Amino acid sequence: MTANPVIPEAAVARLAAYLRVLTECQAEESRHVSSAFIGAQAGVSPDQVRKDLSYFGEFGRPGVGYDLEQLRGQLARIMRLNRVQVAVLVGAGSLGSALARYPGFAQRGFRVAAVFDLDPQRVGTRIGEIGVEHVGQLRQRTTELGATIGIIAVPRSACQSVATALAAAGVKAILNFAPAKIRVPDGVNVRSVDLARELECLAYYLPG
Amino acid sequence: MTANPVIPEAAVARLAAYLRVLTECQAEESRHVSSAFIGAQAGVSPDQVRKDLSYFGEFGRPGVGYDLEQLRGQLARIMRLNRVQVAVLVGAGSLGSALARYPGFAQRGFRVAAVFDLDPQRVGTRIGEIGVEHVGQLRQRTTELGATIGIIAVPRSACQSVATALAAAGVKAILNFAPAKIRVPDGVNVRSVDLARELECLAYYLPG
DNA sequence: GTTTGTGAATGAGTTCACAGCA
DNA sequence: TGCTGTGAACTCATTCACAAAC
Repeated sequence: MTANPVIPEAAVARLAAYLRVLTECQAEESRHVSSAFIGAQAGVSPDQVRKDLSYFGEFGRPGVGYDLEQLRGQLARIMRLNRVQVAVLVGAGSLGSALARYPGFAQRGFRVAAVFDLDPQRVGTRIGEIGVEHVGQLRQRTTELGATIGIIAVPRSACQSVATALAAAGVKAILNFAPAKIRVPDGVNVRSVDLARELECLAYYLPG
Repeated sequence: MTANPVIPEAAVARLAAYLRVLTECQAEESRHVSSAFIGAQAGVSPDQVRKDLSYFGEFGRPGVGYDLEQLRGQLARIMRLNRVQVAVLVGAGSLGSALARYPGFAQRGFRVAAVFDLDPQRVGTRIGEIGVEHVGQLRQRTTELGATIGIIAVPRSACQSVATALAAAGVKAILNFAPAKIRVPDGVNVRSVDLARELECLAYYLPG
């Protein structure tokens, strides 16, 4: 099993965590790692680690563990993180600007190649290295750049039209920070992060 | 059943979504809403809506639906969102600054009452209404403000010590944006949002 | 006829437990 | 002995289906 099967979405997130563990301990630990080690670092049981990996093949050796470098390569391949993925970002407000600057994206192999906004006051300004372009440029520039990922950091009221535009521009994945469900054509994958929702979930568990 | 039972974590997130639906359609729709309506708005099946609500009591009337205003009140009570929850934020970098300004928090009943940073360059500056204080003030100010929630927007290397300090200051919930698992004492609830992880999960589903 | 509340059935995901290889 | 890979058991969540209420 080495093609990408249907696996639980939670498993996908865990695989990303395993990859991060391997990337971190690279060169500093020994040549092999066990499922117990990976699990301890990622906060997951060893069983779970082995099960998740087994969806994709047999990467380990009984009695030995996993070859650190090789497993890292396999996971990067599985997660499509063995090449830089190009993203475009829509919305240059405070959240959008912070995302454009976020160093974690580049560190993990994502390049935010363009930022778009509707507001003439923002168009033409710079966020770090990136110039803010008018959202009217979105389609052409996204195609030019070969971006596969769109990031939405606009107000709720604008998010659906932005999502539609991104899909039309050929983006295959969308990360949406507006607090609304968006509809997209088949073949486009959406994840939403609702920052206030996160706090709301925490509030439920507060005492008193 | 009106005390808060143990329910699936996913159900907690859905309840927050239902509350948002009710808040939005308030006054604009009719006096009653059905599980079908709530579900359609929230992207959930009517069955699921009724099951989720039934964990906490019987709020509806067969053949009629739920009283909009009354259900809104009940959900707000269940989610602890019927009073303003005070949060403190640690880390005044670009992400922290964006979070401090994020209008969605105030709109949903959260007040970011203080911002802390270690960097003397940032201490004393203002982010909107809020002055940035030195992280050494964290414990005293958090107690003073009666904050129940801490938000971590510092680099990975600092996140564990910040989490420990927040817990010591009496915070009962932590929203962590650093890409690392943090350990906290019993009684403190943590949620983590790893922005790069979100993109990583999307990358898995990319074609090619 | 409409819509709720819920026990029962189904389904998905995790944990167990052990055979087999190093 | 140490550790992997995996079918089987189990646990948890969602969906179904229907009796009761309006």
